[in-house]
Amino acid sequence: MNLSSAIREFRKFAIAIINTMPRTKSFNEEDMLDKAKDLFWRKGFNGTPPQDILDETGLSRSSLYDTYGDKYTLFIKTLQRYRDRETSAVIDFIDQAEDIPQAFRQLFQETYRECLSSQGRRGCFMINTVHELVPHDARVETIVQENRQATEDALARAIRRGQQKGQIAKEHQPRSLARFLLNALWGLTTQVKLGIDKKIADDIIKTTLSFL
Amino acid sequence: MNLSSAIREFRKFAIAIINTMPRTKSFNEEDMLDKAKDLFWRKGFNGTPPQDILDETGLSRSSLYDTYGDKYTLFIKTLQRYRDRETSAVIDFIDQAEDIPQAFRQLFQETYRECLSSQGRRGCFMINTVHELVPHDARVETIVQENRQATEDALARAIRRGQQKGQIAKEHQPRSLARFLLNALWGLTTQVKLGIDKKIADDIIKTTLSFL
DNA sequence: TTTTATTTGGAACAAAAGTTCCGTAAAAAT
DNA sequence: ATTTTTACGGAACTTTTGTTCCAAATAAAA
Repeated sequence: MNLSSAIREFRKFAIAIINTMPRTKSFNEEDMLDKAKDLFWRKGFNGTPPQDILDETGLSRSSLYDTYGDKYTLFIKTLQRYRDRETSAVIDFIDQAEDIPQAFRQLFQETYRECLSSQGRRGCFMINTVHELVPHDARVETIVQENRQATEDALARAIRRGQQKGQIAKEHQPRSLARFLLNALWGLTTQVKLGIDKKIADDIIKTTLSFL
Repeated sequence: MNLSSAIREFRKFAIAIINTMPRTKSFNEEDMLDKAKDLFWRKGFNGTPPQDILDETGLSRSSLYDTYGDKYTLFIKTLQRYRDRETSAVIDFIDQAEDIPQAFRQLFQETYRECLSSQGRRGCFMINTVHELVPHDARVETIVQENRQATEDALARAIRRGQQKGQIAKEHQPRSLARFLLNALWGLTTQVKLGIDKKIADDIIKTTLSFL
């Protein structure tokens, strides 16, 4: 057998494996994941029965279970997707900031907006999830802790840069200020979810950032 | 009918109504309410099926439903009990404080301990409840908002006193500082529930209070 | 157009959750 | 001891939740 016939053989083989001719999914897997994520975000894990997910996505039962596994597996996937999209974007934003105090202001304001979206007062998905499932779910706990740590680290890096540029007082350690800011940010998400006035939120943001 | 016979008649009548002779409850209503409260606190409303409440309290189904109504009604009662006991005590503590910065330090440390009790990392009942049930439950929302407002008010009163005594800088409005502190406190409860180290919690408390 | 792997709609099912109901038990005044 | 009224134990029931299964539909390569 020469080289070219070997190649032909391989092609045939590869096509047989890869290029089957099944019915294709009539929906976009990631789009539906996003819809499920929004549901869980708004109503929590226990607050979202499968039927709601079917209604929201328009999927059939079999498509849902075949594609994503059981409800818990789906939930974990939506959490991971949140991290891969939203959290990553926030961290990139922080890491690319030049004017650090200004970036923090934007960060708080953007957080406010996200928690009070067109989807209704939904808070932060990660923080909602902590309150509903931690400490009884180790898998969820790990995901949120990683998320928290990554955010704290990004904040600390930004503060260090800000201090070097003279934008932020050097009185406190970057790590301490990062934890302080993260704490305030998490408090804010809860208060927004509870429905405080924008004025009060702005007051909190202003006071918090005045200490930098 | 003369007066004394009228009185006799009335006595008979009153006894017939008031002084019945039923079997008495074999449990203390408030004790069981506290047990239910601890369950809901640890596992949330949706995370606590009636069976768990029966197991925890030792009540029979009929006693549970006869005494407290359905699960939702019971939940609301536990929330109200939390407010009437825990929140009230906190507000009294704040109102009686002389050394305001010291009292705030104690407040934060006590909050840390409460969130990380012998019951496990349970966070704050009110804040857990916000995340699980708000904004889909108006009744719960009202209770937590009142709770939040009462706490903010107490903090503002304490800050005003502290400023008058020269214990706290007058740079910020009492109201703004109160909101700032409440926000930090709420952030802390979430982080404790997630399981941050005591060192980190102490760092957050220290940094937060350093700005007063 | 046949073939083939896969998707899809929806019936069906098992378990859990939430509640009601009823016969019996018990407290206490008479 | 009797009476009266409520508490109690637990069976039983309904609804919701979470999941599985299967026949019919379908995309696309050959």
